[in-house]
Amino acid sequence: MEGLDSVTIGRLADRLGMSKAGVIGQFRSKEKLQLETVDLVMEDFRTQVWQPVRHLDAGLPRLLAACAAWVRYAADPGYSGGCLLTQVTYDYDARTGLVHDRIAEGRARWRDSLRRDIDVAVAAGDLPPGTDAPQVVYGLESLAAGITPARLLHGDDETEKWALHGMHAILGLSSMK
Amino acid sequence: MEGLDSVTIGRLADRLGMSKAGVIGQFRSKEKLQLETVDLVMEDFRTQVWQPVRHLDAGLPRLLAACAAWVRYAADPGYSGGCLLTQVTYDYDARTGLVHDRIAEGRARWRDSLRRDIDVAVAAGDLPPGTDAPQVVYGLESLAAGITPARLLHGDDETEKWALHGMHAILGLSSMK
DNA sequence: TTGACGTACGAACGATCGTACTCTTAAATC
DNA sequence: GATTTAAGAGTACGATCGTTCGTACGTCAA
Repeated sequence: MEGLDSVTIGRLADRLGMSKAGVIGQFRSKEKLQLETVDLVMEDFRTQVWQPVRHLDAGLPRLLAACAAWVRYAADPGYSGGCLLTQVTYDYDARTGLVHDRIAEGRARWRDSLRRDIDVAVAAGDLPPGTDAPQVVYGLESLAAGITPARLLHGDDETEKWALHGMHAILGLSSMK
Repeated sequence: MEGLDSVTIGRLADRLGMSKAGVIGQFRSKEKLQLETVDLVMEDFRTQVWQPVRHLDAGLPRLLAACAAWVRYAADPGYSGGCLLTQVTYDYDARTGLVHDRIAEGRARWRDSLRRDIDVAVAAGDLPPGTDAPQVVYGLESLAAGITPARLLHGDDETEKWALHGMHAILGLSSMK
């Protein structure tokens, strides 16, 4: 068992030196615990990826900086086992329930954030006209999420470069001057 | 619980109308059952994706046909819940053990298969010279794997088109005449 | 006919899961 | 100082997990 399912009441109680009853008293149920965990994971993502770049100029500059931070975070999130956001995303995509919904909401916010910068970049002429923002966002997401299995399953150590290269191609930057 | 972990001895016994002991008598342990399941998943993938295109000319023609079949399979694998290969990949990338290793082996074979066609395509002048095959393979993998969460988490129904577009960009086809 | 072998059964095991209780204890409020 | 509130311990529950027994069947070879 791995991922969110490995965060169990009993294990958490052990780790905290508490009783199971004490843990379940804090969170009211397993589902609440999972939801709070998902919130923490997303908060960490935003802190590590969005916070350092949010002050940059909207549009291509901030978009590229965000992609770089994103890819760096996925390749080395500061803990072992690979990016937790990727983990919970692929863990809960096929399920139903509040946890699935919470993850979808968080990802939707990130998608919107990216899409806005793409639109600004297109309007500014920094990205090719006619750029399909949702399609580009899909590409960025996928290339970032591919880092985890490439690293952990195949031991690839160039994933950060690969992902960034791919993102530039998706953005159509290679065909612009 | 979802994915490979949801394939449990007791549940399987129920489904088959057998006793748990009968099931565990067939497979010798849970791990063996998981390994055989992974083999089945990969066999299905090869049947649906590789088999229809393997007779095509090596190089770009077969590569593009494989990508199309791949993306179609990921978007509609013929069962509910999203591509099982993607599922087990992201489920077991951070674990250790025989199941993790088996998945890595299977994926490595698929990677090699793609890389060979890429090399042939480059040699034939159908792909840009200097193409970094492992990097391109990484991009194709990621774009295919992104389909599942996009469909199941966000309800995207254009993932097949998006993934294929992205693959062409990664391959550098848009910049060639 | 006998024996070996494979298949499947029912039952039980120790773990662990999430959750529901009661009881103690310490802090906060009046 | 008395009273209310809340945190946490302790215990128990029903499920389910993977696994291991002993046993009852077949089938097939000797």
